Amino acid sequence: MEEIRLKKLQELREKGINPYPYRFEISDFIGNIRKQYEEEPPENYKVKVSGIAKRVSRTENGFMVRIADENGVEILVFTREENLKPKERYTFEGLLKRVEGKLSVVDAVLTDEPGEDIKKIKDQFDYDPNFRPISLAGRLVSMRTMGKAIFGHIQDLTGKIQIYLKKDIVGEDKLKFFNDNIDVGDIIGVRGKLFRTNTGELTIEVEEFELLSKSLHPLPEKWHGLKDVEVRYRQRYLDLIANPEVRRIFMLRTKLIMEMRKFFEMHGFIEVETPILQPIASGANAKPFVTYHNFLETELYLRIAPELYLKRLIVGGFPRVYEIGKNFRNEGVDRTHNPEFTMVEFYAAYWDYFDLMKFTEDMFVYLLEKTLGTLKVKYGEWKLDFTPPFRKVKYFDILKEKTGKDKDFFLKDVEGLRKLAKELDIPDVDKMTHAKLLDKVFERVAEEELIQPTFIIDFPKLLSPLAKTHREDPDLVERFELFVARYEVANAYTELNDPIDQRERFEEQLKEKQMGDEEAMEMDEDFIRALEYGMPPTGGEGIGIDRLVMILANTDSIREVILFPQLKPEKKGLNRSSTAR
RNA sequence: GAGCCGGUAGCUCAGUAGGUAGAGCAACGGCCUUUUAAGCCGUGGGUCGCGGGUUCGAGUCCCGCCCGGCUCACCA
Repeated sequence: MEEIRLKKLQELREKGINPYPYRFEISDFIGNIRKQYEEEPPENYKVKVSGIAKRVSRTENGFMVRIADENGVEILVFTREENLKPKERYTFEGLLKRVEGKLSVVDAVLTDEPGEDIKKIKDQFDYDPNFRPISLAGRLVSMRTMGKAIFGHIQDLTGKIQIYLKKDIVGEDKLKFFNDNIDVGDIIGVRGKLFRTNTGELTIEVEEFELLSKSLHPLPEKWHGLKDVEVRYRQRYLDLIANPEVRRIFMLRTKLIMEMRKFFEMHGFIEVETPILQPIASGANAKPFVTYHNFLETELYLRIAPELYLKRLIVGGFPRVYEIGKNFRNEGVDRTHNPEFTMVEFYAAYWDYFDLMKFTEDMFVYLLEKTLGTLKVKYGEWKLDFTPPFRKVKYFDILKEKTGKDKDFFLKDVEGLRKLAKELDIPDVDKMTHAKLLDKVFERVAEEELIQPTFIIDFPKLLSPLAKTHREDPDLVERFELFVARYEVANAYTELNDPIDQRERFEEQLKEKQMGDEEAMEMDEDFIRALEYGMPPTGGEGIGIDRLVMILANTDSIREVILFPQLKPEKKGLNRSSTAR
């Protein structure tokens, strides 16, 4: 197939046409144009439509029926009704919604009552473009040639629009050129006038067109899209071309990060950048990637967290800072873990963890309203409710409630805890340190409580080497984690700013490390020196952006929210490039 | 790292007992000036993930490997 396209490429060049020209003037993106002529129907807008079924096709959960009234005006109907046949007359009642831009009747059921005029329904929400001149470009994703006319759709990130070429307007030569030389998959630019077809679809009546880039590969199938998960991740560009849902998820991700920046700006935070290559990988419990700098002749680590640098900036007098960026952890890969992942970390001088909780609630409300427009989010089987205040539960209160044992037991009776862990079927308990045991037991017993947005507060000190000792209990620190749908979405504390205490905590970590905990934290002498100059009381927090997007996008795989997730290098077997020699 | 499942045409998928590898879409050649999963007539297209074995004969059975998905372990 590629050979045929390469031949076409050759033919174009022989005709003196550059298949890869330099620029094209567009008047707007496709989606923006459509928005100008298409209004969203209100919620729960009920309609009855009646007409001849022109086509009945099966969808994932039911059928899609195209019906047309006496004047040929068409509307799509999504229904679960069985045994519908083409050419039969039906009347459906259902809700008017836009599905991929087209007005459609969804959740439709058959009815005996008379239908309304389809054109009248559509005219309320689809406006007449009055042959407005326009210039658009995009990838040709479908084509229907009809002898002396051609229909097709071009697509960009923002949407899809129909193009219509007819002999009377573009002329016989141009029409033939389109037929012979333009393929589905090519990127083209068109100039013409906007109108609506008999069936009511917004369409460009093309006067002139240009090939903007020749495609040498056929596109994935138009109806089923690209399903092969491996190809979707390795060739994400194809996934983005073929699957509108995937485009939607990444637009959502972009929007979320954009709004997050706005929110920080609104609250006096400034965005900073700290090193990704670090001589000491500290600030979190994780195994780092190691690399080597030839000129400096030194080993460096890809950061596991920006925390210690951001706090140096607080020492340096920046009162509110945030950084959105990648962290790297050399650990397992699964549906919730990618070796590089995106976090936002932020620090505010003079705040404590209560301020952070309030700020977090406000931020989530803002982000949800800006992205999804609701505080009630469907995630799998769950309905998550982000209406503040979020539930707040003390770490040891949950343990007490679930196990009947109190704080002293968990902090002092290590062997008793080990026994409890065994009873809970936690694997490999014999090798675990005290901190690890506690962490695992908590995870196991608290699981059920962590579906709705919940702050777990007041963590044990031995799990939190960078958090400030609790003002009322020396065994605890002022720390919270925000859980949503069982994912740890945020982790925050009143920052430890006592340099002597901080040194002792690092030393504890070094002991853990010697006892075999590979993920225990590294000592950072310069960080302690910074604290010795004086860091104001500070609240600091990290939010996992990938996980947050997973929740908003209702997906259970992190690879669905990362454009290019990490996979093993492909060896052979997948389709090779056709221009390779 | 362990267990289970998968890899067949460009894409989505069938492939029955081991007997010359199939469909739809896409492609190619025709017809068709408001089509829209367009339609109609015709044609071509395969390293069955890779390598070995059993067999007269392997997409199919056996062994090893590669890649992916899910579950578990580690981690956020």
